[in-house]
Amino acid sequence: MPERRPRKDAARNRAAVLAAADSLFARGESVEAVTMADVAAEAGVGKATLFRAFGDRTGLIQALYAARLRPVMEAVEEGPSPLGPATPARQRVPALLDAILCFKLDNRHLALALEEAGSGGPYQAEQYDWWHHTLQAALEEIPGLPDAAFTAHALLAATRADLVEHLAGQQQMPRQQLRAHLAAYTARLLDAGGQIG
Amino acid sequence: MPERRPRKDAARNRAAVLAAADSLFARGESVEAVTMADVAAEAGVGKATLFRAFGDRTGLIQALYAARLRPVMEAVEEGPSPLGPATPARQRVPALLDAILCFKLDNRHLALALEEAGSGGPYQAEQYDWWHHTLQAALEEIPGLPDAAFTAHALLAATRADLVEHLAGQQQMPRQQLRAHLAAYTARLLDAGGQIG
DNA sequence: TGCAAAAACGGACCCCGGGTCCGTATCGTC
DNA sequence: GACGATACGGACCCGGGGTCCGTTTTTGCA
Repeated sequence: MPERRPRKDAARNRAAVLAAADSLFARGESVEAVTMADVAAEAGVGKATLFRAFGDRTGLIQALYAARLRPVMEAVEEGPSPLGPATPARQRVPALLDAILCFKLDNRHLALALEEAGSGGPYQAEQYDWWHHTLQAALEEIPGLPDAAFTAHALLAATRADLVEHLAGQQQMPRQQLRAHLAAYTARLLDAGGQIG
Repeated sequence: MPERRPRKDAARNRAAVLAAADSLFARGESVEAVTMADVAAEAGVGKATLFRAFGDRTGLIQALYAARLRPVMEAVEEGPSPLGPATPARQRVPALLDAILCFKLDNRHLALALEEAGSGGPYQAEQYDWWHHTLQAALEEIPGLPDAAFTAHALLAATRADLVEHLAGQQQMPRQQLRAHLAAYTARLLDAGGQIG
């Protein structure tokens, strides 16, 4: 299936919508206060165009999220240490979690919107599966841990967007402190079973 | 402020609504598919009655949730070991988490609905604060752990309703296995720093 | 027991936001 | 420049949360 490329006005509009949504989401306090009509207006486009390009609200949010996430994904899949695949698991796991946390801190609105989108929380967004797979694989190389799949879920849960928002947003916890807490928590889990610093 | 008690028809209707909502939520697949009008109809009551009694959708869900949770809360606050306050922290923490997990397994629809209600996830429902407080206090009595407040958040995140739903619902993981995973995870965290079994 | 004020009732109604329809404008191609 | 294919846009539909207000029930008091 050749998948012929879109007309150029369609491409232009798609980009405009993406930019408009990004700007609107970042501007206001809550993402859910931004209506699809708002986005269309900001982009200077009809509502139908927006739905034609992204299917529905969730689609738009996912597209934005995926775009922002791409560089991080690339860094994880083929980048240098400590995020890249050549890193020993014991260093890579905390690096992955820190990367996720930082990403969510930098993209709070989006992450929040995505994780609230539709029902089922973040667990149906395909990005979640990817993170989970990656993290699980790394965890499996560390001996003595509980079930890697569950552990990966539990660790990822500690970086849920609404928790991050609760801590960094409502409670004003500084970025560095949050990162330090998560790092300490992760270390505690990974270092159990013998060695003490 | 004497807070005179409600008229008896109001009380009866309140109970009827609660019962109707409970039944409807449990019956259907997704909670969000149940409309307020549905609940009113099932209860044999006008919509306004429903809103008068509970304020809004979230209020109704919270009321249901709180009612279900009460016995657990009592068991934690004044019950016997291992849930009650007299339990040593090292045993109480896993007991608390297991209790939460079981509760969410037994009340999946409700927990899911509550944690999705409004924005901000579960972190604005007052029950969360209560659990967090309780868990944090217990954690503080275990030496060598990372920041107790953060750890409590992280552990609670591992019992998020949508994660439970994902594992127990979509992936069909059996109850006992899920409990075992969580227990192992918790144990790993608590037992770190020296002693090996 | 009778009566009036207070409290609650109910369902028609409003509002707003996601998603769609279809007549019109634009693009790409020959 | 002409014609089919593709995209546009905003009026429109629909469904659900939440409210208004005329009517009914309860309650407190004589």
